[in-house]
Amino acid sequence: MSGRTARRRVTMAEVARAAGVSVMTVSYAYGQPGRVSDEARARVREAAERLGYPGPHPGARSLRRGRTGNLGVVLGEHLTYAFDDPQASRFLAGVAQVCADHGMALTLVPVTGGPSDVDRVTAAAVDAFVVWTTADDDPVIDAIAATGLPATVHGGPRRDDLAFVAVDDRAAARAAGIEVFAGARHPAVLSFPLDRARISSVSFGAPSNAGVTAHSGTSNVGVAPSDTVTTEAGPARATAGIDPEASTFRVTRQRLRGFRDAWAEAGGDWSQVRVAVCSTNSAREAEALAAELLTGPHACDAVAAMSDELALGTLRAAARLGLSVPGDLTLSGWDDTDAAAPAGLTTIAQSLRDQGARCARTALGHPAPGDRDTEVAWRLVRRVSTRRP
Amino acid sequence: MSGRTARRRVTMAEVARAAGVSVMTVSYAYGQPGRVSDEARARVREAAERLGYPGPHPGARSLRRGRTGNLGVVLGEHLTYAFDDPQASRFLAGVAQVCADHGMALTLVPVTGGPSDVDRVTAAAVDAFVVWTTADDDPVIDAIAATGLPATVHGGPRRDDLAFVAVDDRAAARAAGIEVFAGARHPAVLSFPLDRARISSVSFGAPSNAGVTAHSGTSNVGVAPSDTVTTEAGPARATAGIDPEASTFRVTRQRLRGFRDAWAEAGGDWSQVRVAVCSTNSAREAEALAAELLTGPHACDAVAAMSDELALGTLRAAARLGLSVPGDLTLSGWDDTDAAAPAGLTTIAQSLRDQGARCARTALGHPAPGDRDTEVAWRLVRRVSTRRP
DNA sequence: GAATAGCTGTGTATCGTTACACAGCTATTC
DNA sequence: GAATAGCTGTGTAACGATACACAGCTATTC
Repeated sequence: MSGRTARRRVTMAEVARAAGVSVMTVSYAYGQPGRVSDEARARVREAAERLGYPGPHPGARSLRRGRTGNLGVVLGEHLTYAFDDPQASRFLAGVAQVCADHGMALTLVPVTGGPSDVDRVTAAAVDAFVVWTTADDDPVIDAIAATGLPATVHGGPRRDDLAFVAVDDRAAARAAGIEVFAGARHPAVLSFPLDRARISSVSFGAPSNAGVTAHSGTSNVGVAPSDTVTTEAGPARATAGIDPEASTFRVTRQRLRGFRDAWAEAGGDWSQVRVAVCSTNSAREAEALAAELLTGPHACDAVAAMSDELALGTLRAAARLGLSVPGDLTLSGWDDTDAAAPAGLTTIAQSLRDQGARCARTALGHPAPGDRDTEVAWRLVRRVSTRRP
Repeated sequence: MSGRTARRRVTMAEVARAAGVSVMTVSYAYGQPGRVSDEARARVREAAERLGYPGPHPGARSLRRGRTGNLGVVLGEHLTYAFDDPQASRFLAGVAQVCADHGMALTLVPVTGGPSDVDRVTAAAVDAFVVWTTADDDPVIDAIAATGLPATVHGGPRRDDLAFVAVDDRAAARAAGIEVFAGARHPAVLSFPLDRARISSVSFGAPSNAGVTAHSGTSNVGVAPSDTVTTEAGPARATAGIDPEASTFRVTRQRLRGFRDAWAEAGGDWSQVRVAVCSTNSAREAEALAAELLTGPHACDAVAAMSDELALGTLRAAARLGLSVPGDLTLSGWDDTDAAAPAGLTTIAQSLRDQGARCARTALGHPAPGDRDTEVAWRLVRRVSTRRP
């Protein structure tokens, strides 16, 4: 066990005295080793070793230097999400790669969804922030902007005062939608949460008078879901109609818009599209919601899911119901995770790892040549799940 | 883009002046809100808002307070490993959970395997360390001990001055070995790297004169592999014989010992056991090495792998060679990952998540009731892969 | 009605380091 | 041989906050 009594920290001045040099010589010996002679450096190291000096106090150093050597990462979710969600993990692997390249530590700021998150952000000792998708109205994003530190947001919200990295979710969703909705008569969307409340629901798209006009900016003026009714299936609720514009998550909003675009191009109306909203990105929950989509009087024959996770849950539900894919049901996912290819899942491929790296580079002020201008790459991967007979 | 000019930081004194209160009142308003009147707090908040004060400078605060609110995590591998390796991820999810519970940030110290890792550790602004398996001779571990901060090591090395959490790897390996080696005539082990050099190799166990005696402590006096010969199969090398005691990774050492124990109980000799060493925990590499184990004059009929990853690679190799499991080959893994059950893989189940949480609690000085005394749980999960006909 | 306790506000000293400017000394240059 | 540049060492003044001790004031207690 750690049977240490909290020993007092040895100070630089003590090392200086023991080594017979000035404090500044010790400081330079650590911070700019080239600045002192070999002999002085050796004496300092020896004295430090002898006294058990652990090196300059990081807090004091960062106070004086004005930088910490830490990159802060803020998730719009609970901290454990960083390691539990495969998409977040891949993104963070990219961030971590860049951190390692620059010798920066990676600090995960402990957001939990509670009111103290703001304080946690302002208390974070970091030089820059990378933010993983959060809601437009998340107070955390204001706190980050208020620090005045460089910050890059992935996915959303998009703000003028913060750098931004994301694929063109709307265009990609449109591409996926065209593919999966082709020949469909009863299309459906399996969506991420619409807002921070993260309430799961099953309903149709909002009638077309409720904001079909595409708002390309950050206006979130849409009509919020109302008139919710709990179904017997569990926590799912039927809402009056899902309006893409009402979602406060930019990624969700853009993808809903894109799916709506695709269905509109096929001559359909958004209000014909059933939309199931998951409270979380899990195959388990998706399976339950998909079962609802695939049965009853409005049983669907095409499902556009916002992640491979959700699509795989749908696959399981279909299998359980004896439905064949793509015979009875076409299906698309998102992300092209490792599981997508074996499952024959049509999906949107994007490298979250690259995007994480790009966010980190941008935030740290070391952009790679293409970072500033190049659009973030994505492509539609066609597989058997949308090959309607 | 982040078109901000690096604005000067507003100081607490300026807020105090603007609010018409003393600096201490401002300090209390942030650090101990209950210490000041509602009115004073409101005035401080208002002034802060007006001036754009982002809250107390974290560096200054940590210098004065003597703590940072950060838990440091050090991996024995490159930083990206935290998100790339599924075992590490699950461990870290447990760490993250505890961090969130205590409002602590989680800082991943950017080790990359290079010589500057030591400096990175001493420069880390953290209150405690959690260390994920590293080699006994990794200088990083000394640097951590030198900081004098509380630290908990997972897996190894085991030291008197650092807290330690791990399953009884030797006992678990023995249990797995007994299961997988039962009825085997040509047993093999698929191992993690033996030391920091991380050289992959294929060879037999060292002859029994080279240290069969079980050293239970941390003595690593064993004979180091020598006389390495590159094979035509790629980077793998044939060594004179793998001696468990020679491994500087405690986990690897203990598991090798356990497998040796098991085979000895079956009346066998360690030198009959082929040992393939992977340079990394990847199914891909395992597949190549397993192919070597499963062919040629010494083709094996039982493989004890140190992870499910490696076991799954072996399964693929077996499938490619037309070998049936468990008909032609029995196989065991380790960790009981999600992929193990579908694959019918016998494995050692342990909760790395729980262990991560336990490490974090211990390091932060908030142990749960059982943490101090209870052994870390593991159990053998018997599945079809060891059900020899 | 005096003594006590609790609440709120303040000034000072200090946390441990590094930026900066300067000084002395040794090579190098023309 | 003087001027210059480079190297090495030093002292001082912050960096921005909080622990602590104390003071004034209002309730509460017996």
